[in-house]
Amino acid sequence: MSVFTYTLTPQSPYRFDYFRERIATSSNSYLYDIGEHHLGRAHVIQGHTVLVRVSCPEPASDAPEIHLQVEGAPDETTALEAVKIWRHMLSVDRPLAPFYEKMAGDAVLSGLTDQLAGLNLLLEADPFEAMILAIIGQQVNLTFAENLKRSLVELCGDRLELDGRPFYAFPTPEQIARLKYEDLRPLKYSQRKAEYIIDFSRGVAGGEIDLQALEGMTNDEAIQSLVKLRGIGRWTAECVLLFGLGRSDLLPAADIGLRNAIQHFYGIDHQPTEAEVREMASCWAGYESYVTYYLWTALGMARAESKKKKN
DNA sequence: ATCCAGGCTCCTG
DNA sequence: CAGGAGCATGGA
Repeated sequence: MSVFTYTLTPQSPYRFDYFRERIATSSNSYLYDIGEHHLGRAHVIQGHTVLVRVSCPEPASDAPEIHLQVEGAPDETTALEAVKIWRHMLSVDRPLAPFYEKMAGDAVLSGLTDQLAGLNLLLEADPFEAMILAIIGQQVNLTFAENLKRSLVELCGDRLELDGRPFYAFPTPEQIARLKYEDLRPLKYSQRKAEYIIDFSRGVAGGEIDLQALEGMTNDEAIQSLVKLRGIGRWTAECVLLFGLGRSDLLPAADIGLRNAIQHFYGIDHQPTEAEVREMASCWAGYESYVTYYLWTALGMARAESKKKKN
């Protein structure tokens, strides 16, 4: 089986090292092979387990070249599907310049876009993966969420060896659909969470839930259709639109992290309400997801910095 | 120990 | 119909 190689050249400014950093510190790092200048991941594409290795010789450059190496694809069509997934995950086709221009008038946000120049959205591979990860992430702390996610992936995801270490592709809807609720209890899933995840997967595998159809919907339409499903509330639906579909104009106005970040960076004396967040966001039109992502990232970095000082 | 985590459902009054 | 308990665990 041959190896397919491709080169991607995103528009400047664009930095690769932010992706590596985010993946390494996220609760999804177990899905990746993380090197100094490369990232690797397995995907199931049209029934084939494909390994993608992404390398970047100059990760801190603001106009890097990204090399993709696809192994295990039986033909070029499958390999190109893997490339499409990674273009999506790394936001290769979303230039940052228009966002930066739009934020130029806001002292706080232009400070963040300067500080984080080249940071683009890291997305999930597809809406299904985004949904499962979001449901698991409901309510619980990130450490516990990572334990739950990893154990699910190790339970039913395709396994392969890479440099002598086990590696897993994210499970397909069919793989999760085959599980029984009791299979997840020993992994410390609550009964409810086990039902939400498996029932959703069965819906997708059985064709009753059409994730493809979300593409043609507005944000509000998509959210309205998703929250009808058991276990999926507004927050979870918004996660899917942002991290799964990559909508750039999504505002998770009730999100606790966003509200904390606004309070911190705008120096407000209280945590803003959802209504206050919506009011502020009227100036962010078209880039709500980006503003949110930059605020989350900057707050995370500020927290990490103050923690470091303490030690 | 107690409370909250990148929520949501379901039961109670 | 609003309000609140319960979920499972980890960290502060």
